[in-house]
Amino acid sequence: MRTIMHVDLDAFYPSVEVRERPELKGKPVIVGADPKEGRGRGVVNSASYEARSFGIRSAMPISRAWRLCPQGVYLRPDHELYQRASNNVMRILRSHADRFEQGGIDEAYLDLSTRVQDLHQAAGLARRIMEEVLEREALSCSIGVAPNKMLAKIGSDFKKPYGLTIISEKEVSEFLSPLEVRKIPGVGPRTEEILHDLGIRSIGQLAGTDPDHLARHLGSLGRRLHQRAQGIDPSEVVVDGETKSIGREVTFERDIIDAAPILETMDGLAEEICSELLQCGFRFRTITVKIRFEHFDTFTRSRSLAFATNDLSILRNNGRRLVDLFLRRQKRVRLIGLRVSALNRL
DNA sequence: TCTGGGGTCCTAGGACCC
DNA sequence: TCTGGGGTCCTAGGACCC
Repeated sequence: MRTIMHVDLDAFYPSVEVRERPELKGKPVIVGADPKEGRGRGVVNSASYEARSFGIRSAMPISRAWRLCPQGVYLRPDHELYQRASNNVMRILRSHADRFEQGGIDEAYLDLSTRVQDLHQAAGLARRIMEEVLEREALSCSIGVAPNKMLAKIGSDFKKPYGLTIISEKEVSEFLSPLEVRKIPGVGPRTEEILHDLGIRSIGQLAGTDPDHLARHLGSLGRRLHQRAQGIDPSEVVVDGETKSIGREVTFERDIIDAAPILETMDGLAEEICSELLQCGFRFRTITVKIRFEHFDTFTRSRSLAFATNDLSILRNNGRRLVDLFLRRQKRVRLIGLRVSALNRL
């Protein structure tokens, strides 16, 4: 029997901002794009609980957030600040686990299977971790403890903020059944919609549906979801592997049709990627260009080289060539992106 | 209402090889 | 005229996560 813990920092970006600037405490803090008096182009990264009480959520268009709460404190993300705070918290968490897997800047899985003998002990450890993170980093987190990663993650989200949820093997189906299918990691907006169309809203309903029926509408994902709805997740806590790709993308202030500024932007992306490649000691073999036209029509073109390189002019020239294929369409461009993959260590 | 930017993983078809 | 089976790589697109 495994004992897995998932730790999730509460409203991470706004919480770090409030920690650094106590005068923000109690205010609706929204970290994301510049709202520009409601005309901004971008989304909310993360909102404090005060901001959430206005209906503001992550990934919401910033223009809509502005309309919901014009008096809010709107901040641009300071990734270096968040990364430093994250590193400190992760160091604390790592020290309590047999095996440790970072699941993002603000969350991690801990395998406690040999550190605790039962869920009661695990609960004690969880409370100590919550207190330690609060005392040493002045940040609040929520924790789920369960027999596998998926259940632990659903658990950490169950009672936020500063919540602890323990799910024993016996309680699994009782716990999952009433929850919405969207709570299953891997069910996003698209899959949720398909399930709703099939009349499936709760995890209990999903668990009770014929897996063949699910497979007809969702392909192989259908069977995996049916397993997950039973509370089954065999995936292991694994030490994070090497980076697989490095990319940059930008959305223009307004959709543009002129080739020159698009190609200039492409050059800038290539330069940024190359400097990161040098810093990390990687070479790449595959180049992918992404373009988004007006109305959100999005396409990619990629090209693999016969050799690995970190040469800026090769990246820039291939990037230009690939984006040129799209510019012939003479349509307004909203976004361009560049990504390199098939990475090798230098 | 209008949708960022950093990523990962999966699928599916076609090329190519044995 | 009809033509396998398996493996790997490449490309494009899609869904998802934070």
